[in-house]
Amino acid sequence: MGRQPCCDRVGLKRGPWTIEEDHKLVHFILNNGIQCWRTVPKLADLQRCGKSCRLRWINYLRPDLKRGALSEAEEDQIIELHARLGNRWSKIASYFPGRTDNEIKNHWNTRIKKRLQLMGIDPLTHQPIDKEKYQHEPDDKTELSITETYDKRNETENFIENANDISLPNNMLSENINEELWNNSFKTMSTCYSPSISLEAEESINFSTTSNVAAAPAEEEDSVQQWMDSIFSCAINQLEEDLFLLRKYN
DNA sequence: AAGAGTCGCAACCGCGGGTGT
DNA sequence: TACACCCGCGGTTGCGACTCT
Repeated sequence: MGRQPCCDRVGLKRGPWTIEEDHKLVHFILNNGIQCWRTVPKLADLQRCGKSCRLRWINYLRPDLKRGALSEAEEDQIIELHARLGNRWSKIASYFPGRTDNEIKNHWNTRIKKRLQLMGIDPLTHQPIDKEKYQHEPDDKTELSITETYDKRNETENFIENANDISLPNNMLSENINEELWNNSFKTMSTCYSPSISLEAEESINFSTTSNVAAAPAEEEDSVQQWMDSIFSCAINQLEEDLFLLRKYN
């Protein structure tokens, strides 16, 4: 039995959001937080379904959203991630704090696809269009092999040596995650997946033994915070991928 | 100036996964 | 085990803005 569409109820509004609706939603969430999206419209006095509220908040109203066009460096990173992950937009978006999966998906469909095609690259396979039919593709193109993953890790181990005492915050520990795995993942991702980190920023950071909060000059605080957000987000992603591979090959 | 065509993005839809009963 | 419910994801659509003729 299929599920009923969530917006079937008579009287629910659809289409573009008004400023007044935005204000109601923002005001409600900032004051009450989000427990259950289903109850949000009722409590916030909105004639919308919970799903619509969630989408509006995540894609447009969240205060931590980064506005403005994606840079060429970000585009390049998206291409690289897409080659590895495929159309897993939420996964790709998690590497870009402040960007949404919808934004990245739209950007891919409207710009990057065309850019790749102009370069003679198939956006689906990431292979040159002329050559692709002659090349054998592995069944699962979206995952690095376990060998590749550990090669990548080894390549970058030396680079991160100075960042010692990186530890997993207590609230991140679970029965499935051990600290060694966390540390390996953190070390790997911090060099593989954050190409925007400047050498100066890296050198200025001393990792706390308990919280991963960096001690940095005040004028660098914002950029360092952004970097830490990015690092933390990437660490989680790398950890998930490592766990996935361990489960797959164990 | 105006109509046609194209583009970009916000929003919707349907599905699958997770969870509780 | 089956079912109901909610959330989040990826694909798709609709429409306003913009460009071209």
